[in-house]
Amino acid sequence: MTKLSPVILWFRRDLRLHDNPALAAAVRSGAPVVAAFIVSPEADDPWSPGERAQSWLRVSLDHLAASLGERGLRLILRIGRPELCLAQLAAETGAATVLWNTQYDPTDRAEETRVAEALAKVGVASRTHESDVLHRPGSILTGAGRPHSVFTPFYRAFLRMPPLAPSLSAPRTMTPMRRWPASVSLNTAFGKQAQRPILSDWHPGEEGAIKRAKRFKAHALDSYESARDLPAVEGISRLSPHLHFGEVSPRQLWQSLTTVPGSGAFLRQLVWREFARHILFHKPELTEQPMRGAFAKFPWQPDPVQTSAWQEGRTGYPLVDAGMRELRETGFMHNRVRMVVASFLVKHLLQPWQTGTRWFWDQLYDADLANNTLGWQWVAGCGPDAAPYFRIFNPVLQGEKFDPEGAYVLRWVPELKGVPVRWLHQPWLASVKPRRYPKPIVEHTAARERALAAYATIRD
DNA sequence: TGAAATGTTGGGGCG
DNA sequence: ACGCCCCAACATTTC
Repeated sequence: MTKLSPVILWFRRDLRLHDNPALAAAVRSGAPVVAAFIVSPEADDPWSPGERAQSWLRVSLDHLAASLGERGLRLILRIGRPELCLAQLAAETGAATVLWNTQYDPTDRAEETRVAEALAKVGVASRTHESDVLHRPGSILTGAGRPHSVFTPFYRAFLRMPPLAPSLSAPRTMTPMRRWPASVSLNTAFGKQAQRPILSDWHPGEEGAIKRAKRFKAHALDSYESARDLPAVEGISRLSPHLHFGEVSPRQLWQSLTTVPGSGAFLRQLVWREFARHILFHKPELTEQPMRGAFAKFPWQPDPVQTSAWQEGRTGYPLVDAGMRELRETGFMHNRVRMVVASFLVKHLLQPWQTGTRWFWDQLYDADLANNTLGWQWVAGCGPDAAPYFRIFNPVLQGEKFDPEGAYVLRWVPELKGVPVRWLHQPWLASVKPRRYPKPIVEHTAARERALAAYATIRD
């Protein structure tokens, strides 16, 4: 029997052993597997991961290395440009093939192209697999053969797609290398600096992801449709960072939940994720540019003072401030509240949506280019299938509707303690005003009218 | 995956 | 008893 040359498995945001097509293919080849992750400090990429995402990634890689270790493999960490590192690694190990799962963010696609070209030059083959999406971008088009720009038709077309192939199980045995190539440590790759520790209710890594998914299925899926809008209730899945880093695949979730009655509302959210990826695939410029051209002329009023009041949770609107403080303190924000704070920044404060995109990108564990971009464009009214610009959330009403007891705002804005529930969402009307809590930085009705006037200037 | 303004209706108080 | 008015409550339109 001829000795097989090793294959390199290039891990990216697919940090799992289950349902990992590239890994499965590598193992199936029977060749020794070199699992690699490349940390690339790309100064020229405006969307390189933020601090929160980095700290998540670091822990997740630690777990991945451990579970590879249990199966006799090492995770080789290298620092540098992927095309150079992988070519180098191939030369060191004699690998003839590099496998990976495709990712569709603009910079990831460019990176994959560079890698494939660099490998081809040195006679190393590239093999790509699908796992970041349920259906490949470009595979779902309108009757006219164009990308969908409205969610509902996309959703219908999505449901008509051929059934998914079954999820892959984690490989039991893998062929190790006789001698492992060198690897840098996580400390070297990410710096020894103490990063903000991950809060104890998050568990980066595949095991944490699977546990979270199981817990959600057992305890929250039933009531998801109604409870997902209540930030004081644990009614959401909290799977977004796990999905972002590929610690669980969308296919695993889809197949585990699709047979459960009442799972439709959650699965629909997974399709929103697909929708965002498909749109960004077709229009990569949307990370910076509004999808609707008219918005290029929108009279934003950039103002660092207003922006930092928003960032720091000092707007005087309890629901907005609670959300922004939750974000800063935990790296996460409940989605209902994300919509409210985003609407507030863009409409009440007239700050460009890109300001919000950037802040979320830097603060969120689950910061995901497609979801973040499309979410903000949606709120701002300039995106695909966007909320009309005149749909302006009233932060008081949203608070009264979705946090009626005020448990959520009290948790994150302790200055409100003592304010009667009746006035929790508009404490400036309480007979005894909370001390140390700011007055609203804008008055709702006036801000609303100002936003409508600004919108009127770009309407045709 | 709004909210506010405006319109309509119907019950009840009251002269 | 009747018409008038007020105003919830709900529906529709507008932003």
